[in-house]
Amino acid sequence: MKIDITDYNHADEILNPQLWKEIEETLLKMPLHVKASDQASKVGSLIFDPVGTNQYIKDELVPKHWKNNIPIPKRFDFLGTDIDFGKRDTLVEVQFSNYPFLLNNTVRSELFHKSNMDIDEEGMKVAIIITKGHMFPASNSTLYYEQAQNQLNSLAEYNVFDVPIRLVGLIEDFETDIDIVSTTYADKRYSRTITKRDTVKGKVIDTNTPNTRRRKRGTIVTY
Amino acid sequence: MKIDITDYNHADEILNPQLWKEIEETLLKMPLHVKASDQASKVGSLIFDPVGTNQYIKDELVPKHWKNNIPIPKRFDFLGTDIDFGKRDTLVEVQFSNYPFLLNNTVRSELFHKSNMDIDEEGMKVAIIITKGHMFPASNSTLYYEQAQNQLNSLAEYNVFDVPIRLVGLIEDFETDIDIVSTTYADKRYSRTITKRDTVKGKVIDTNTPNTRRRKRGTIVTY
DNA sequence: TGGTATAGATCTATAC
DNA sequence: GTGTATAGATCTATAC
Repeated sequence: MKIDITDYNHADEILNPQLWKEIEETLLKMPLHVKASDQASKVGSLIFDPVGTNQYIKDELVPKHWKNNIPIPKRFDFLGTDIDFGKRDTLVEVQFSNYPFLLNNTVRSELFHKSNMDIDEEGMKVAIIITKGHMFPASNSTLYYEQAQNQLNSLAEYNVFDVPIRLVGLIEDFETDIDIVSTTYADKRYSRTITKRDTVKGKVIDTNTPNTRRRKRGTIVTY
Repeated sequence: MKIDITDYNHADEILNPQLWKEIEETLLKMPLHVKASDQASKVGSLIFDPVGTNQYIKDELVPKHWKNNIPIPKRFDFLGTDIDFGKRDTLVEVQFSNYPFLLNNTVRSELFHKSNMDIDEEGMKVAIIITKGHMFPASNSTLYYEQAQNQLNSLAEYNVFDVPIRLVGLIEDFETDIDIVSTTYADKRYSRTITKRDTVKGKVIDTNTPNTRRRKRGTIVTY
């Protein structure tokens, strides 16, 4: 996939280039993962697959010695049980769940940072939050990059947070052939058990082009 | 129900006593609402009913001239579409959804406050956030009062927010007969269409008492 | 009537 | 094997 980045509180200066390279490489070589929706009126249509995407990222980062599901220390247990990924002073959250998680992840990162909590034997210095672009059809109310960007921009304007954050948006070019991993799971909802998986070529259709008036925005076409 | 309160940033001094009285009255005379869970391994067991509770609060506050679903102005549209309730300078969020909404609601209230956004023809001065106590069985990951309290306590300690907030927790006494509204909806999940509703007497069992060892914590018993 | 955007409801997955 | 706690997945409800 392609990525877009927005940095807050000088994340660009603080983020270790080698650590960032490991994250960036992983995301740039990742194919778009899609699955069938089970939402009324759009059953079977292809949407962004958070299960497949999360699994891919985990399978890439863990061999690069990123720790997964790092436990949150007891003194902060009211902020949750664990952090998605971490290496040295860098925390990573991959967030495809509902939109309020953006401010949850941001504020708890702020507290981890203010208290100099250890991530991977080093005090936390910077957070990377990975989201998906608005261009992809997806489950209702799932967080998207542009929404996260607008919210963090506003927080930055009002000086609500000090923690350096690199916000990452996963995107693709519209109307361009891309690699897509299309997965069927054991159940229509929630399941992480793969029943069938195909790697195909496809594209994301942009509604705003004249000849696709009848298609929906961000429709994913595979063939 | 009974309530517990925690105030942040001098909400006690800023909250208009008459407006608070209207909220408090509503909550104190509200019965505990329960419904059947559809979660695997506990299908049919009674859990806190957010649908019924939300509807009750709306039906009480609207006649008291609290505005419901107040639109968020366009300049803040990235923070959402509306606010649950508002009257004059006071904003109310009733939050029984998943836990990240606490920090979402807190931070967006902070921005509304910092920018002096109008609620009901007056600039916002204080937020009231209504939650349910941890004592009640409930859907997984739904926000509860003690969790909200711990999170806001920590934010207050690190001076992350300035907006006055009154956090409210809905509770009941354990092992004590209370009024319970038990509702069946048209579908097992999500529905807001009432099929059957009974007002009964019941109680919330506390696991920690010796003679209830075999019961689960917070079990709601009706009879 | 259908599409969009939350907001809310509430499940499964997973580790302890 | 059971209960608890998130974290994540992802639906329906509702208004525009």
